Amino acid sequence: MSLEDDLLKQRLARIREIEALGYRPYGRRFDFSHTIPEILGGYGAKTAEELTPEVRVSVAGRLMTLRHMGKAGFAHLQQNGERLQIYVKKDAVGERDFQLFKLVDIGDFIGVDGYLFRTRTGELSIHVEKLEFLSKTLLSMPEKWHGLEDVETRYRQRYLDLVANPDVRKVFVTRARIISSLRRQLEAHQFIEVETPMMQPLYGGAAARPFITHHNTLDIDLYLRIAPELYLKRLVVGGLDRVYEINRNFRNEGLSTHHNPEFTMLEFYQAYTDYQGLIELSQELLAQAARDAVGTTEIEYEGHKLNFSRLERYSMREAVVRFWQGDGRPTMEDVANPEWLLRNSDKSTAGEALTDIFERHVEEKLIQPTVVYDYPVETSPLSKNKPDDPAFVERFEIYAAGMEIGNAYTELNDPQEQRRRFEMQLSMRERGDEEAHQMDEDYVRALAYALPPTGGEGIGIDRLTMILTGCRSIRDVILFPLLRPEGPIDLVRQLRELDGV
RNA sequence: GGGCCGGUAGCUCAAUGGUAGAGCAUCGCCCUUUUAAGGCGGUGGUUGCGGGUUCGAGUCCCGCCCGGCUCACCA
Repeated sequence: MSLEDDLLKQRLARIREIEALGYRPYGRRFDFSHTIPEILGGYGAKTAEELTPEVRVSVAGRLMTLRHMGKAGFAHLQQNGERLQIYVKKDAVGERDFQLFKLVDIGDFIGVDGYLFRTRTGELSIHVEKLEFLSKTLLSMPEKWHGLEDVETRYRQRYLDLVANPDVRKVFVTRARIISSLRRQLEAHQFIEVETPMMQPLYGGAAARPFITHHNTLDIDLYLRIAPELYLKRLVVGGLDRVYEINRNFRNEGLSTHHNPEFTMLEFYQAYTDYQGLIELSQELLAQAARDAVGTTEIEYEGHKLNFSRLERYSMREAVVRFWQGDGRPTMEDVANPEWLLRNSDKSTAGEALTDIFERHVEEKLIQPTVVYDYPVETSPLSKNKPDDPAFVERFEIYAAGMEIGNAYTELNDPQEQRRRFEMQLSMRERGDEEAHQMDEDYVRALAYALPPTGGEGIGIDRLTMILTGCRSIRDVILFPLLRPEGPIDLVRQLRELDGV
């Protein structure tokens, strides 16, 4: 018999003992008077004298440590990531509750009533007078001082990671703060939140390979969206002048420390502005999100101090010249010269070559939060041309810590030009570019009803969260990152065999 | 997909090619202010899976599975 079987058997037997004492092994509602963080916040600094007269509390949580000492014992309850010690003495709780205390395991949920006191060693604790059993754990918790280290188990069983590693919990609390800060700010700017299709008959708004699914009743294939962009701009056509959406995009591409197949994107569109207006708004949004999430705009990330109070700004050509490392550093004349560009890239047009060179030589060097603007038209099929240079578009991306975290442009609102851009993309597709944009005639039709001058932007929530929480891998900011399915777990068989034993 | 690294008890980790171990957890006994509680005594292993080499494999070789990092692709 394996240990696991043995443990399960012991725990299941214990459930019957708990029932025999008259408690529910899987309890019901428990009306606590305080959360554990509230008690630590409110009384954590109080001396023993200040805890008289008695402060009565009623608290629930998961047992994380257990120290039996004959006719008394100590334990720590954990709730919302924080721990509070309880002291259970036979004289104080009575025979029946003390029998229950002898049956609890690390990992069980219990509720206690009692009063606050300080132990001989000074730790704020609850002197328990009544115990309630709330829920039984059948499996043993991770080890008490190393926590859960195995990366694979941490991702597959995130609930254990969250219980055992308080810092992991903090990352996801910070993530929630970032999102709520962005929502609050956009609402304050009169943006309204909308939801657009995740399942789309045509995919667009980015360059990526899609996931394909099928609707049975309509008998049609649909794509999981790679971006919400084209739907959001249809809404601006319809008079929703300021819209945003925070939701998942799906891209059927590689996994890495910076890529998960489903990831969260904020996209927002503002009528009557352009990319310059969006740079100002971006700077404001990011600085305030940093302040709201971590209390400062000075962010330590992998040994660098990032300053989110402002965005550095370079045109793509300037960025290539300025951040080029090593030999062959070009001049501004070089990066404007198609011959030089095509010599330094295997791409077939000057614009694609410039983007290619930028991505290979510059992107990872952009550590400080930086805006790179003025992109070649070839790689930007939905952006508006620069009026003085139609080979470039009014587009920028935001980089920080060597990662792209945002992408924005003045939206192309001329349907005739949009049709030409789509046709240019189709010819790229015919030359083998699988990620070139599809023709979306309904979108052209929407533009034909007139899209006002508009600026639009996307911000990658996962990557922004990585930077603001100091995480090196995107998997550390996504609760359940995509992994290959694991092998047999074999718990159901064990439970079945032990059922009623 | 390529390269590198890893997978040993529930958890965290050891183990020159020579009897698979420790701490925590778990079980029994003792203990009414402990806190990595303590004391005494136990249980627990298909060393990821499958082959091979060898008198003998956790260890060496081959294949596969899972994961991490990295390169490529991408945001």
